[in-house]
Amino acid sequence: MTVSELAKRTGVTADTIRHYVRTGLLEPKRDPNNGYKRFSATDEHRLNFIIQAKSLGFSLPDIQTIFDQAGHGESPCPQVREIMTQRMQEVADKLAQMQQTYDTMQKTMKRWETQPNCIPTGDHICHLIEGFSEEGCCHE
Amino acid sequence: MTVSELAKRTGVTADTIRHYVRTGLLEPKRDPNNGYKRFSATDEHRLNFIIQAKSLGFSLPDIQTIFDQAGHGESPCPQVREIMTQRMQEVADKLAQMQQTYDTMQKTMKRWETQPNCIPTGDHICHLIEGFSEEGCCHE
DNA sequence: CTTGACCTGTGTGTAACACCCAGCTTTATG
DNA sequence: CATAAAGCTGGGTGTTACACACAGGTCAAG
Repeated sequence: MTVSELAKRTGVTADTIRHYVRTGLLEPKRDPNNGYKRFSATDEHRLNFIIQAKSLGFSLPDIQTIFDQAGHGESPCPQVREIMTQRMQEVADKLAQMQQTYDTMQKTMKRWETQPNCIPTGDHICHLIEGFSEEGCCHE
Repeated sequence: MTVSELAKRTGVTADTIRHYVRTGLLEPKRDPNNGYKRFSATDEHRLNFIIQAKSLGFSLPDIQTIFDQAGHGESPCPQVREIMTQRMQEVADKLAQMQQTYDTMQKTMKRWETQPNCIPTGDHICHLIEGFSEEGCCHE
């Protein structure tokens, strides 16, 4: 299988696969004639594993860790559980932070509806952003 | 003001300020003796603007665009409104996606509670991740 | 004047790809 | 069979917003 064939079969872009190869997550054989990457069924399985793990919130380094662990013949499951716990906390944190940003954006947009545009002076750049508590604007 | 002084006054790290200087968002004078960055009150004002805008969801390139526009003597407000609309949509999309990831993670963790660890074979890497529909595990 | 603590600029690393582009392959055609 | 058009390839670089590392400069204390 070439890069693009594998891409079609798995639904990811060829660039994504190339990226995984570059970072060592996939290690396809090389065609001696032209240096092209040649993927086996095992490679396809590995790629599907990567896609699955990613959808569960694992990072690529996480997945590499899992591969390393499994390559040693040891069970990666304890690591998997541990990493998942960490990642869940991180996702929860980011989620809360993004939600707050979103709320701020919404409030701000609403306030802006009643505010005119302004012309920059030496003192300020954009009242919409700077003048959170101001009432009027420089340019009526 | 030196980098670290400005950092203390504004609450960001010195590295962050250095980053803004490198990307052209801030353009401090240089001390002729040692090449150190020297920040004026105007620079501090610009930095506070950057911090404010960032908290509203603007990217650094967005902020650069606003500066450029204001530098021309034109009102950056129309751009600001337009960019904010875009960014809000993006944040909303990411938020929904992250929420879904989080839900999946939670469900998965719950299922894992009842599943044992496994030993990797040639066929699979980690049943926890691969065997979404499976009942048992290779290693009882 | 020297020792140590602190500070500086620049170079590089991070996550996860997307984009670019010269050149090789494959396919269609004459 | 030759060739031209179309498609694919690998590797280099760009993206976002910084954090970290490190050699060397600076400053106060002794």
